[in-house]
Amino acid sequence: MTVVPGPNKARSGVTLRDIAEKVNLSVSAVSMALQDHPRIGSDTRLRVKGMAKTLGYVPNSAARALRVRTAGAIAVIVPNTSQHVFGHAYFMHVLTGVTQVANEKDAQVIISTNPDESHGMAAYERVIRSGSVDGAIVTSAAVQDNNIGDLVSSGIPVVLVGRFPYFPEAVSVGVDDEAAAYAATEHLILAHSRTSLLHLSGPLDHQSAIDRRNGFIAAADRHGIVAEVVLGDYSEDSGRVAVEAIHTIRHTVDGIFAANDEMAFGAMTRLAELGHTVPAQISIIGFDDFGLSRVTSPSITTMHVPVEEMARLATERLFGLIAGDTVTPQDAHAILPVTLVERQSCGC
Amino acid sequence: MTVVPGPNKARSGVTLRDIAEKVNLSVSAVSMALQDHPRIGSDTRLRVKGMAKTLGYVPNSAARALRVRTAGAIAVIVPNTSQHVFGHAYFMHVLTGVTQVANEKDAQVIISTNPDESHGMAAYERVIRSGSVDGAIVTSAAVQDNNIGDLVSSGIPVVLVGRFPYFPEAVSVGVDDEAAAYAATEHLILAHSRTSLLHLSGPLDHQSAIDRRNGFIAAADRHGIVAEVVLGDYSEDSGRVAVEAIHTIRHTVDGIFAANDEMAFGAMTRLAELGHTVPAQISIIGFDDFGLSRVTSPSITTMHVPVEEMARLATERLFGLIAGDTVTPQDAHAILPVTLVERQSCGC
DNA sequence: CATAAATGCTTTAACGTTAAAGCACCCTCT
DNA sequence: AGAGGGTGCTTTAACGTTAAAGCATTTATG
Repeated sequence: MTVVPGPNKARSGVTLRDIAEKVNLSVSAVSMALQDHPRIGSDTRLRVKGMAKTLGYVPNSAARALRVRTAGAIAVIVPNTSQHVFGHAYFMHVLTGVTQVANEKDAQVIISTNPDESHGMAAYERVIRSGSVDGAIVTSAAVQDNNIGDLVSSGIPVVLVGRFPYFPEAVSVGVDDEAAAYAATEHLILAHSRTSLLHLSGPLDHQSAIDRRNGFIAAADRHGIVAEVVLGDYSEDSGRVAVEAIHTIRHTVDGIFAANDEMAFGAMTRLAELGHTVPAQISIIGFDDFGLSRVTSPSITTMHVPVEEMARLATERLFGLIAGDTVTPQDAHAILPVTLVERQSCGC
Repeated sequence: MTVVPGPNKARSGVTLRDIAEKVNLSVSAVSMALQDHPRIGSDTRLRVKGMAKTLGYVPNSAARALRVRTAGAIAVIVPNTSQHVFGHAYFMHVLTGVTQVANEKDAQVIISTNPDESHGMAAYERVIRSGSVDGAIVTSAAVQDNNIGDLVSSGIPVVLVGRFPYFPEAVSVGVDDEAAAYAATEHLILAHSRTSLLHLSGPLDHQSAIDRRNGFIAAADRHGIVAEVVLGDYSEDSGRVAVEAIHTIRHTVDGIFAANDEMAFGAMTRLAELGHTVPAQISIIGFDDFGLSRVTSPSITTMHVPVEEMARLATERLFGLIAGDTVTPQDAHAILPVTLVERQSCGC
């Protein structure tokens, strides 16, 4: 490449006007022909479409967006710094699901992270207010993120991925973390006869962490089992630290339920270093099944969260909202099933 | 949420005109004031900016794009079906790098996958021709993807991530896969005295696979080592299959260099199932270091590819191109270093 | 002190698109 | 034969923005 002169070069640049001149019609007629408007004769329509194809016409999206007041794009909003967020395989699954559906609808997907507050307004708020997108998918937000409240009440179509009891009026697609945690805990108790359980909790400003902890406690209570909760932050390292601490205090733990797989992995590797065998001495169950749990040794038994499916459904509902669907309170919140994936770390 | 009436609701909708009316100025004056045009008095400028802030003005991006003929957005093009591609952790790293830089420049990032050819034109071509983006980052394309040629010669700013000798005129950011493969192979030979090597190759329509294979062969030749290449497809399963096949043929393999970590992992687990110990009997080295290799047992020694850094650099160069930078042939292709990460699977 | 230049705004026009209204023309009724 | 209704297009206007040109008014210059 030698020279790129100025901001823009030739660049396609075929407009409706170019077509109109070639076929001797008004610009409007061409526009209508391309849209299959009934008041355009079929021969004209064919002539126009043929010419459009040979000239390689592609509608200018900015002009179209300006005129029809919809952008043909949706945003995926990740209210964190991109660094932290993309670290989670979670996001990959979300993106896969969203793009699948968006592709079907010929819509663009734009990624909006929230790098910092340097520009005063949240990055994604600007994106939305600028009209670049018709709606937004919000993922992995904290429990009471005020920006979400603003977003939802602003009337912009928004679908949340996850459970957000603080925003009952928002449309959401989530899973029943509490029931899933209950099931996982019960699996340790019933299938593996574990009697002294430890839960590695996630940060409690996220609803998923709260729900998973509550499910654990409920199951332990229900079966009258010794149970303890250690607060982690979803990181592998916090899993390591958690089992270290607990092991200086109580030596009887024989089952661990971690709120995600990374903590389970951290706990598992640290326990191995400390000379404990998993699953012989200690059963471990994780949560998420985003990839990690399948490849470790021993592989980690976990609760499979169908993120991709959640994302697909969320996106479909988003397009519904954009199209003007009305949503009644009772079907505003979709809940997808979480399933136990039995691997090695629990002893199955 | 009860009712979302019609396509669009209230939606911000503050325009320059609203501001102009409030401060009793022409729309142009307001526009100029917001841009710090020197011909606008400083008191007026402050008055306008104040009003813009209180009204919550956000420029309409479609209108702006239409007028100034730049979109303020770049595309990340992934020439595969999204399903397949997001499966690779690779893409997560690319996205992280791209969004970081794009955020700095206040640009949007749009994801453009290439679902199928159902619309005649490649999806990403439409995106670009429609003027939705000012440039594009192309990742993980096949060696001779014609679409890339079209893209590059169309004059649209494009930066390729990877090495693309077939498009010498395109700006690219890659790594020296051949040298890296040479180094990895030599590590097996020199550090671990392995004398009968097997290479699990990637699909040879990707330059990285070709280069890695060539580096392997070069190193084996250089040291007069018994070497064999088995063709894989970068999948875990192809790694499993490869070692199975090879084991019925020759029993002397004591070192494996896989073109990526997933195949290395597949080979490693299958070998374990077949009763071979890694690294005692067989040393394994992978390639990529996108996450998997660190968490397996044994962990996989691998060549670390700095994807995120590549993506950052590529994006910076893209913004350069968009701004009109000229690129001389000798600095069109950046090559970043690949480093050996010594873990357990090689015997280190 | 007349003229040139700087200052601070307004007017005009344009980016490419689309929806609505308008206008011929032909056809069908009764 | 004149009203009424299709049919096939054109004209007009608008979406929100910005760049250029225009035009007063003030300030500097010879």
